[in-house]
Amino acid sequence: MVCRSRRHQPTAGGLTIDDVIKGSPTLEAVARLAGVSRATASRAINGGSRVSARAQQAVNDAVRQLGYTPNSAARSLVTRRTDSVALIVPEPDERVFSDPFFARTLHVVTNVLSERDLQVVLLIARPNDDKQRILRYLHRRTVDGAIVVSHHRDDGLSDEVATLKLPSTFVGRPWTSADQVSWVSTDNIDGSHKATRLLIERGCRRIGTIAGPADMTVGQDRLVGWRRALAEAELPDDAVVHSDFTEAGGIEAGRSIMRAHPDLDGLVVASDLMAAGALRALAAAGKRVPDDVAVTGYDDLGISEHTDPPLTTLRNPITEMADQAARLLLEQLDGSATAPRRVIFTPTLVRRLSA
Amino acid sequence: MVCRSRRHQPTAGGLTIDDVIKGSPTLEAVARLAGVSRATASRAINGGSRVSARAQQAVNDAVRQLGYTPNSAARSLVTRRTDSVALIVPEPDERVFSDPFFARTLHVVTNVLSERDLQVVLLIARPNDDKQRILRYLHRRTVDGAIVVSHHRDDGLSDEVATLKLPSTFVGRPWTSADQVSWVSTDNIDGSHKATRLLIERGCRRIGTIAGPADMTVGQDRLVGWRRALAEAELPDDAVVHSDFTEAGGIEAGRSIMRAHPDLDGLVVASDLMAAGALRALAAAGKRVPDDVAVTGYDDLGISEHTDPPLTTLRNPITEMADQAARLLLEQLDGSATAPRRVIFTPTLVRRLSA
DNA sequence: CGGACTGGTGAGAGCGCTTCCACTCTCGTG
DNA sequence: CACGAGAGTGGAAGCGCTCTCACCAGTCCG
Repeated sequence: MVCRSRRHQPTAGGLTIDDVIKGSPTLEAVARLAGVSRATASRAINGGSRVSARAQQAVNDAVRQLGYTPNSAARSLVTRRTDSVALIVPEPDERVFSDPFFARTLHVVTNVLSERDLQVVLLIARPNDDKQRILRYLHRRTVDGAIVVSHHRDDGLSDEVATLKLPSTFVGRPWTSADQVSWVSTDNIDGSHKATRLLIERGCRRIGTIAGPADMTVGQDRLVGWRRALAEAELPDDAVVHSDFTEAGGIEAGRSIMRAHPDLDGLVVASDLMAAGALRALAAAGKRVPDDVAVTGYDDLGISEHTDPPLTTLRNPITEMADQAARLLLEQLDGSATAPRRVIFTPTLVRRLSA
Repeated sequence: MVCRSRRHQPTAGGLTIDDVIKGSPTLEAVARLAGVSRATASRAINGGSRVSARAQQAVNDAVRQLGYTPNSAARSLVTRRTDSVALIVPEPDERVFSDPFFARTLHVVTNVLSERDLQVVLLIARPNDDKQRILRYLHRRTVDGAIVVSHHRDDGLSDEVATLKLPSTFVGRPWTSADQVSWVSTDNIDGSHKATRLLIERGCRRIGTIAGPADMTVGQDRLVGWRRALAEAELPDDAVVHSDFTEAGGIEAGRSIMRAHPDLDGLVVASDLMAAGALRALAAAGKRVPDDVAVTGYDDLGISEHTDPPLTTLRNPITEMADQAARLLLEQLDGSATAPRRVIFTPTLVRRLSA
C-alpha cells in the first residue's frame, strides 16, 4: 500500500524503488521523472508537436538520465507499424553470397531506407523448405513492407504479397500478380537481343546460349531476346542449356553445350558468373575466345573485367534499380502511392575482349 | 448497443460484422467462432496444455477458417520474447558478401535456430556509421539474442551485450568482457604457429606475414602465432603488413611486402582470400610459388583449392563453430546456461602445393 | 467585455495478446 | 457419502505504448 501510493505520486524527479528494480525504464518512469504526464512524454519523444519548450527539455533530460528506449512491441501494437522492412531473397544462401548483385542491392536498399530509420531485415529463403516460413512471416506482419529480389515462379510471393496488400517492390518482373504489385526491372529481352545481334554482326552463325533458370523471369526474358535476334537473322536457335547463375553451373553448362554442339562459334550467356565458368570450360576444351567462340556475359558487376579474356557484357544499372525499388516501397509506406508502379531500365552493351 | 451485445454473445460459429470488416482476425474472433474464451483459445494455440480435445479441435478449425495468425507485437509485449535473434556482422557489406565464411556461418546458424522456430535477422553494420544504430537496436530488445561475427575492437558490442545481459555468442574471441559473454573460436595462435613451422621446416629463413586487421582478435592472434614460431627458430619477425581480409587487400599487401623485403622466401597469410591476392602479386613480380616463395593461407573455404598453385592452408571447422555458437545461444535463451561458456576448436593443416 | 481560438496538457481508452486466479466439474478414495 | 485432487475453463488484469478528447489557461478580435 505504501509502495503503491508512493508510486503514483507525481513528484517531479521522484523515482520510486520500483523504477530502480525494473529492468528497462518505461515511459511512465520518464514521465514521472520529468514531472509530466505519460501523454506529454510520448509527444515529446515522438517529435514534439504541441509540447512546451520546458516540458520538452524535462523529458529529454529524463530520457537521457534513465537511458530510456521505447519498447518496440508496445509501440507497434498501437501504431501498427514495425519500422522494419524485409529484403527477401528466395535463393539458397550459397548463391546469395557469391553473386555481387545481392551485395550491391542490399547495400543500396539499406542506405535508402535507413534515411527514414527503417531497419532492413534480410530473409534468405531456401526455395522449397522455407516457402511456408516466409509466407507466415509476412502474414504475421512482422515487417511493414518487403522488397523481393530474385523471385521464382512457384514461390508464391507475389500472390501472397498482393492479397495481403503488403507494401512491396519486386526487383525483376514477378510471374503473377504483375499488375498488382510494384516492380523494377531492366529490359532483359532487349539486352539479350543486343548481345546476340553483336555476335551476329561479328560474323557468328552458330550461336548457343547458356540461359538462366527457367522459373525466373530474368531467365526467360534473356532467352527470348536471344531467340528473337536469331529468328530475325534466320539462324538456328536450338543450342540452349539452362543453368543456375553460378560459376560452377556455368562450367558444367559450357562443357555440355560444347559437347552437344561442337560447331558453336558464339555463346550468349545469361550472367557474368556463368560466363566466367563457361570461359573456363571453353579454355579446357581448347577453344580460343573470341577467335573460335565469341562469348557475351550479362550484368557487368566486377567479375566481367577479371575473366580471361575480359567479358563483353550488358550493364544493368543495379544501383539505380535498387534505389528505385527502395523508393517505390517508401512511396507505399507513406501512403502516397496510388497504384502499383513499374520502372524499367535499359541495359547498355559494354564491349571488352570476349566478343 | 445491438452490435455490442451481439458481439459478446458466445454463439459458436457466430461471426459479427466487425470480424468481417476488420483486417486480420484477432484471437477474440477465433475464440468466438470456436465457442470458447480467449484464454482457452490462447492455450490451444500455444501448444494446448490443459485444453480438452473438443476445445482444441474447435480452435484449430476456427484458426484455419479465419486464416488467423497471432499478432507478434501483442505477443511480444506480454511474453517479452520476440522469437528472433540477430546475426550481427560489423563489416562493410562488400566483405560480407565476398567472404564464404559468412555464408557458411549464416547458413548453419539459420538451420540450427530454425529448429526452434527462431527467425534469424541479419544485421550488417558498417563499422563506424552504424555503430550507434546497432547498439540502439539491441537496446530496444527487438531480438531475444545475438550472435556476433567478426567483432572489432571499438565496436562496443561485447560491452553493450554484457551490460544489457542480452543472450549472445561471439564467434571469435571478443576484446573486452571476454569472461562475461559466451564465445567460440579456434586457436588462431596455434594455427598460425603451425603454418610458420611448416615453412621453417621446409627451409624458409626469411618469412613475412600478411596479417589481418589489428583491431580484430583473429588478426592479432594469427600474428602472435607467426611471431612465436619465428622466435623459437630465432628468425627475424620484422616483415609484417596488415591488410583487411579481402583479395584486393591481399594483392596490395603482397606487392608492398615484396617491395619492402625482396628477399622473402616464405609468406604466412592470415586468410585464403588475402593469400589468393598475394599469389597474384607474387606472380606479377615474377616469383614462383613455392620455389621462390612458399605461401600459406588460412581458413580453407573453397578458394584455397582454386588458386594457382592451390594453397596450403589451415582448416577452421567453421561449420562446427557456427553450430556451437548457435547452441550456446539456445542454452542461454532456454535459461539452462548458468555461466558464460567458451568453446575453442583446433585448426588443422591442409597441405597443397603452395608450401 | 464576451466569445472564439489556440497552444499545452493529462485522463483514460484501448492495441491483441498471455497468464494468474478463481471457479466448476468430474472422479477416485477413505 | 463427504472430500480432496486435478482437469478444464473463463474473467480479468495487465504488458508499454499512442492518441483521442476534454479541459484549462491565455490571447485576440469585434
